[in-house]
Amino acid sequence: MSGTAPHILVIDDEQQILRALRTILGQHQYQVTTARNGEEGLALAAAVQPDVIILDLGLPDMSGIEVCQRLREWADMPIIILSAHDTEPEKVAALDAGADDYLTKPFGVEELMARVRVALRHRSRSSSSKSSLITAGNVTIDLAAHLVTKNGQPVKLTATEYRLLAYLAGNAGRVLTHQAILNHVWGYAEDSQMEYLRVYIRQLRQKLEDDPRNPQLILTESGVGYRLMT
Amino acid sequence: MSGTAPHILVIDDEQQILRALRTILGQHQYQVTTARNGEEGLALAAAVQPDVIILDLGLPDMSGIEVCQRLREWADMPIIILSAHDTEPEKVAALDAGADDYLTKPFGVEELMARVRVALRHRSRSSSSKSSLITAGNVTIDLAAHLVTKNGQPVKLTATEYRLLAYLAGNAGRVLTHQAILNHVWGYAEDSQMEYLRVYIRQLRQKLEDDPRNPQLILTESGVGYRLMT
DNA sequence: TAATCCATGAACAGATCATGGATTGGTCTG
DNA sequence: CAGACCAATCCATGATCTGTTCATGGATTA
Repeated sequence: MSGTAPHILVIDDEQQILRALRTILGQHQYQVTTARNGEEGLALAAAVQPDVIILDLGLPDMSGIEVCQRLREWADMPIIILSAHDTEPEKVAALDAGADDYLTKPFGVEELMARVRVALRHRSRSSSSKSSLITAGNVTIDLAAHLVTKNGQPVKLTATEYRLLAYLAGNAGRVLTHQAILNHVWGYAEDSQMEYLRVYIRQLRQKLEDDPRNPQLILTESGVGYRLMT
Repeated sequence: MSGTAPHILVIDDEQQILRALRTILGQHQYQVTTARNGEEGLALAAAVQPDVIILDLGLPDMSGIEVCQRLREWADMPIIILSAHDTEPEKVAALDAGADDYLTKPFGVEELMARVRVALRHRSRSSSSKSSLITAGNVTIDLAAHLVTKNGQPVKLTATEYRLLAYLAGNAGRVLTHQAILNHVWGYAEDSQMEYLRVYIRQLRQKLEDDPRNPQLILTESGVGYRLMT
């Protein structure tokens, strides 16, 4: 938490705004990722796990409301909506779809920054309760340091492997459905993607289990999903 | 939700707005308390511990910013600011003073209600992380974790076994008819399906009863259905 | 006692899963 | 720029698990 700069994902199709936001946010010491449409936005949200999402309502491929709803199926990071429209029904719809704030263009840059700070405040308040260090068996996962060790030895994980493990660890002891995992790690869930999940579960077991053939850490719940033992 | 209606504290010195908000919030099933100045507002906030505070910036005795700051010394409930001024520096100051949202008068009533809902969402998200546990005999069912334990030992159940047990547990002590169970667990009820029910009841007994031949947990009500003992 | 209703054990088929490896695509490096 | 490297994505195959079904004997009810 204290270590790295907060990461902000901006989903907007207007190059001009995208560049401006990237500059401003960068000046405020934020790490920035940008997406140009809804599909890309959903995938990146899952991939980078940003601390805050800034979402333009007017996207080319799908409505901002829909992006919001699909994010909320699995994600709980704050979402700040930007919109060219100032109508009340649209605001209400966006906020009820899961958005946390709504700014109408043109907006003041400093106001946006203040609202980003509010969002970050929320996030740290709600996530500070759980420690970022998770232990399961002889494996420890330090979410803040982005580091996984087994018996004290660092384990090399790829980005996807880490995201999967982090999600499992964040809900240790609980069964996570295939759907939920796919949404959270890959950003979308289709039946065909189930194969990926199997492959990555296997790789994690290979790297973390004492006896990969007899998993003690990552258990299969047939027909449902997977569970990381506490 | 189940418990009581959310409690909202409105701090404003204009009688007219106060009355209007009281009416509107009441119509939305919120419990409302009102204060006419900053001092009273601070005292009431401590006294009633509201779920959300709506705060007008233009108070007679002290600035809204100051109220905000003094609230934040000990309180963490969401604060929504109302203001007649639309200047950016004022917005930034209020948000950085600890406010969660800022609306400029005149504002749409539905927008305010939507933002109240957002604030309540935040509050419930950060405080609700309890798992719902059901106990029956020496067996406990954790619905959130999708986990069943007997004497503390985890028990492996298939998806169908779990659905059946969860349904029984959700109506513990009550007799559930064959029809009802089939409908709930299999989605439809035909006489031919009764065999499934028998088989699965048996498997649950096998896994959960101390002496499967003498069921103490899952009792047969001949000709009617089954009952899970409390 | 006769007629239902229920419990038991086991067997089969299809769904679900694990595994090893092949292929693709991007990034880094000499 | 070519080649090496690594991660992500696919594919084929065999193992395991689950739902379903059947036959039989015990328990309960009328």
